[in-house]
Amino acid sequence: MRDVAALAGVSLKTVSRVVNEEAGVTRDLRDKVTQAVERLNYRHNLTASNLRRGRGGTGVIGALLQDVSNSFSSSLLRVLEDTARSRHGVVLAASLDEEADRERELVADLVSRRVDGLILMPATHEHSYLAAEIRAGLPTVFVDRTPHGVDADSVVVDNVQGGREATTHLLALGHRRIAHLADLADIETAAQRLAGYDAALRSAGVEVDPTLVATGLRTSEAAEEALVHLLRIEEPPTAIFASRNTLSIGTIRLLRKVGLSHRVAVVGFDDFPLADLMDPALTVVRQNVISLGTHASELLFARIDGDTSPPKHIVIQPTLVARGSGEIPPPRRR
Amino acid sequence: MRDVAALAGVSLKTVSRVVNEEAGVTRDLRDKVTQAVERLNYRHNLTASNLRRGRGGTGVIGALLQDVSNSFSSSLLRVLEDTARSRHGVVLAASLDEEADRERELVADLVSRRVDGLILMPATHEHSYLAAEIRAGLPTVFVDRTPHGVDADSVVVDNVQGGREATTHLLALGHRRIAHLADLADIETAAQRLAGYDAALRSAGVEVDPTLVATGLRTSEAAEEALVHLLRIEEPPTAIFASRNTLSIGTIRLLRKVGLSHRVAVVGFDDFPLADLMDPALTVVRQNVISLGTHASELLFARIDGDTSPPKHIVIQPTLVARGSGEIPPPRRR
DNA sequence: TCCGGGCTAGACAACGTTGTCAGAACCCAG
DNA sequence: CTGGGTTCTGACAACGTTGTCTAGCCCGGA
Repeated sequence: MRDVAALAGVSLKTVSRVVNEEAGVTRDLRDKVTQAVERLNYRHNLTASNLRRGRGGTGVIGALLQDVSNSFSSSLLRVLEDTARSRHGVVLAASLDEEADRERELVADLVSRRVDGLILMPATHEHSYLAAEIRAGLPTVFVDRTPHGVDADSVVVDNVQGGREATTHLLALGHRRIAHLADLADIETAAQRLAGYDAALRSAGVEVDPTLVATGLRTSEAAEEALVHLLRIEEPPTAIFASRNTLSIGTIRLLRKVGLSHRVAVVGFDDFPLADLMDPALTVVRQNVISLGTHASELLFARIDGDTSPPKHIVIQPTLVARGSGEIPPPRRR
Repeated sequence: MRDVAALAGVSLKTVSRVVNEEAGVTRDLRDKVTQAVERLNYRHNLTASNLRRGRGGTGVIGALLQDVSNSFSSSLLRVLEDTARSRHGVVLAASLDEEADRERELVADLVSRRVDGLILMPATHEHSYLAAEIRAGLPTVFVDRTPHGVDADSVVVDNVQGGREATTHLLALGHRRIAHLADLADIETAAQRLAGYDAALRSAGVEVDPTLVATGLRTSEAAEEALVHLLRIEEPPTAIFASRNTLSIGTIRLLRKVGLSHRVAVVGFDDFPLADLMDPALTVVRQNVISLGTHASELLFARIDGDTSPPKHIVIQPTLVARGSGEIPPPRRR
């Protein structure tokens, strides 16, 4: 900038004015400055600008998601990006992979980088480590999982209801042996979906059989393995409720391998592109990602714009989308 | 930082030393400082630090991709993120949606933010606007599409070969009426795949029939529409080569609707999760995203680390993955 | 006791900007 | 030609850090 000023024969401040398109610079000088900028290939340094402007905001928001390559996270990221862009902002995205340490490291990093706000799909279960930041005014919105130990905005799906709906749907068709494939038991959403499953069975008067519940499944391969065992037990399940899209995929894949894909019913949690083109087309409990992302951005940007009202907790109702796999009836009584 | 120094009764510089874990601070003072840091909830300001350190690097790389919610882009992003993280860096991700203006805006923005490097899946066809930046030392790697008008590293897939392979595969089964559904003709990768299709037909001595080629298709709906028309022409295609995963999906969806999904062969370009679980399972030409991303990060970080050798251009060979949809033979001659 | 050497701590300036304020140049009416 | 009011422009300090360099300290050896 100094060089530009020298070449244009003006002061630093005038260059600054031109660069920031402030009013009050004669056309003449402005032209000289822009020419000098061209000639020297000067690029405005936004980081210095932000530093000087102080508490003004860097125009960066951080998005700590489960895994940016996963369709759920990446769709959410896209919504965030779009709203950020409409405000000339930009998004720093990172994946947590359910690793608590990574979450804490990344939060610290982003705070150091002075992001304007944080969207967090937490891997940790206890968030009081964030209390100081939030109190200090870091706009933070939890998505998909609720905050614990700290009071912050959140947007989550009603997972209990989703689990109940999936299970009830299968019960209504006459299924009584319904298996549940679930993620790590200490992941909040997984636990809630399981709770919904339990509740549905109970209120239908069906005994909950723990051998039908496989937890701790992280990958589609793990789901396949678990299913192999389940299909071998004395009274095998006639229907499967898979708690996450990766697990639904493993389920379908395995059922297909053993030729049961049109004999055993499957309901998945979380819709994904192509679920309708699978064989059989997958019935799912859909969580509306667009709506999740839109609410989250709205909350976040409201905070960034100075909203200091008490934290809001938005709960989105999932909807069951019947496509075929979930409508397979149980086999006739032998 | 000033407050911390005051509370700890030391100078600014000593706090700086502690925060940066520099040697040469007595245990005693260090403890005092860390306590003060705790008490005041002091957070190191990385942006100021980077500013002061000057040409040291901000630890941020920019990834301008086609669409972060698309499986191809998001898988790539994940690879970038992982390599960046292993170097304590972080990724600014944005989607270009094939919009040239957005690309130029975002590049300017990221340059202003002083990213250490740029991964670019360009929407523009002419990149000389980047020449000045690159000459000035901005590490830049083009992915998926080659640079034009500027010499920079690139990692691309051999699209001509991929198009040829897909088409040859169908020809080998006896298909002679092979339709091609393609994206905008001015997208480089689309043009190359089309060229591969042409070349394969020609070298098999099959006449290229322009009515079998539909270009300008952006969405899966557009693919469906185009296909409706194609199926109505005098001598309709017995096989389809879809040039992009969205278009393959539209193709399968429509064929399924009209009950032809097991009668008309389909080969798609670009693999995606679940392609194997569709009905029929989709045969694709796979571009290895992991390898693409790995090469791109290697090139980028080598540049960031000071490599000034001439630009490298890596070409990745795609591979055909046969799964069923592409192995449907043409109907018997009537 | 004095001196030299090795450490630790702090003063200062600078990184690239911009807000503030004061001064210069101009215009027009009287 | 003067006075008052507008515009423009520039000097300066400050944003939160850290590299450099100097000052002060302690210790051992002469």
